[in-house]
Amino acid sequence: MPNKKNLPPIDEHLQSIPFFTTLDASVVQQLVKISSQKAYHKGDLLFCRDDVASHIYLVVDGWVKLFRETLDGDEAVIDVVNKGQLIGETCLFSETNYPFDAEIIEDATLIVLPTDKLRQLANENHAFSLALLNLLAQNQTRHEHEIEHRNLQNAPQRIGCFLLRLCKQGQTAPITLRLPYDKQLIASRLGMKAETFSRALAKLRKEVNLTVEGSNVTINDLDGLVSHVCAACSSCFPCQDLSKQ
Amino acid sequence: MPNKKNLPPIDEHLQSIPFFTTLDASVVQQLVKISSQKAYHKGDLLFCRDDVASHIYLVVDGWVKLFRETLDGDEAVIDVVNKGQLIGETCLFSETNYPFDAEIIEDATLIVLPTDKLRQLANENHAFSLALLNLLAQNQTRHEHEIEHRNLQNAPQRIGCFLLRLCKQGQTAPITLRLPYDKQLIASRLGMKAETFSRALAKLRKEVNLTVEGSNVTINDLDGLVSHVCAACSSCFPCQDLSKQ
DNA sequence: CGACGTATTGACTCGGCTCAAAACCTGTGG
DNA sequence: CCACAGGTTTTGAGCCGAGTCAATACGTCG
Repeated sequence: MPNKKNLPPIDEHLQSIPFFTTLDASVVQQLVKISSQKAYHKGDLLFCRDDVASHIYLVVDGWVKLFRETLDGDEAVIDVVNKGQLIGETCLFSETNYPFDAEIIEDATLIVLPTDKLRQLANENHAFSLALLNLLAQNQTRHEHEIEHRNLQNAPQRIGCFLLRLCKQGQTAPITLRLPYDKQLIASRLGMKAETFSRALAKLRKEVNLTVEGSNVTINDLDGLVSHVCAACSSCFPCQDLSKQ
Repeated sequence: MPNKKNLPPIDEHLQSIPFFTTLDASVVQQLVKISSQKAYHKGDLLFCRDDVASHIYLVVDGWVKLFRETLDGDEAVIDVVNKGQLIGETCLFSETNYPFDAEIIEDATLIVLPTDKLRQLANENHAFSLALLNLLAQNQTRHEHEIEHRNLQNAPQRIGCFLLRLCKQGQTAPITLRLPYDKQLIASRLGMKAETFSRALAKLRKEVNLTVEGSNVTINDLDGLVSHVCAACSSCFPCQDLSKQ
C-alpha cells in the first residue's frame, strides 16, 4: 500500500502547514528527525479502531475519512480531513488505541509520526505542548460547531454550509468550486444518505441559484446562499473559527 | 447573583476532581492562589457568547448548560456539564471570547479562574500544560462520540444511552437513578424535543422494562437495555471513555 | 383550593430513510 | 470509435420517526 518513491523532502511541506508555522525551527527540526513521509492510495486503510496507536499522522495532501462502525453494521463518519490536520492526536494523551478507523479516500501524502517519540517530545518541550494545546482547543471548537450543525440545520442547509466552507476567504460573486470527494461521502460527512444529498442539493439549486455540473458547483448568489444557510446557525459566514473545515 | 457565604475552602474540593489529582501539590497551590469559589443559583447566566473570556470555570457541584442561539431563535445545547468539568477552556488558547452561552440550571458551586493568570500558568508550567492536554484530548474523544450518537441512535436509544451513563461503574440488576435535571433539558441535551422525549421514554419503558416515577427511573433489566441501546453504537456499555458523560 | 410550571397525549405534517429502478459516467477492450 | 461493465448519482414511491400545535393531566407550592 504505502510507497516511498519520489516524494519531496518533509521540510518543504511543513512551512505551509499552520500547525508547524507556530513552532520555532529547532522543534521543527526535531520533528523532521523522527518523522517520515509516505504516499497512500485511495482505498488504503490507514489504521483500524482499537489498534495500538503506534503512529499519528499529519496530512500533507489528499483526504482521509475517519469513521466508526456499530454492531448493527452502520457507519458514522466522524470527520473527513485534509491538508494540515492531525489524525489520531488524542492517542498522545487520553488513550493508547485509535478511537476510530481511518481510510484514504483521495490519494494522499502523510507525514508519519511515531507516538512514543512524539509523546516524549511533548513531555520535554514546552513550546510543542503549547502548540498542541492550541490545536486541540481549535478542534474542540470545531466539534462543538459540528454538533450544532447536525442539530439545527436541515439537509439543504448543511450542504450549503459545506459549500460555503469550501470558499476561500474574500471570494465574491460567482464562485465555482469542485467538490473535494465523491457525493456519497459528502453525504455521510454531513450525516445524511446519498439519496437525500442528491435531492437536497437539487432543492438548494433552485432556491439559491446554484449551477451544478457533475462535481463542479457554481454559487451565483453568495448573499442568497448565506442568508439561507446561516439563519439556522449561531455563526454567520464567513465563520473564521471554522475555516479549517 | 453569585454569593460568597458559607463555602468550604477550595482545596477541600480539589482532591475529588480528576483534573486536579494528576497535578502535584505546588501547581495546585498556585491554582488555589489565583482562584476563588462562588455559589450560583438556578437561572443565573454565567456568561454570554462573544463576551471577552475573562474567566473560565471549574464545576464543583451543580449543573451548567452550554448552548448557542441561532438567528432564527432556535437553541442548540452543546453540553450540560457537572462536577469536575471545565467551562470555557478553549478560550485559553484558540479564541479570546466565549464560544457559547452558559446558564446555571441546578444550583452550583464553581471555582472561578482568571483567564490571563491561567494562560500565564500554562506558559510557565509544563506540568499544567500537560494536564490540560490530557483534558482537551478527553474532551475531543467525548465530542466525537457525541457526533456519532446523534447520528446513529434514535430517540429511545439516545435516552437509554443517557441513562446508562448515569449508572455508576459496577452496579447490577435493578438500578434506580434520579434524572439530574428536568426532562425538557435532557431532551435538548440529547438533541430532541420534549414531546419526543416523553414518547421515546414511554417506548423504552415497555421495550426494556424500565420503571419511571417522576424523575426516578429504575432499570430492571440492565442487559436488555444495553443490548437495545449499544447495538446502534460503536462502543458498548460500560463505555469507559465516556464515563464523564 | 387554585395557579403555575412541567410533563404527557393526541392528531397531523413533513423531512429524511428505504428499496428499487433508471440514468449517467468513466474506463476498457474489441 | 463504439459497446459494454462497473461504479456513482439521480429519480420514484412509500414509510416511519420526529417535529408541531393544541389540549389535557400532573405536581407542587402558595
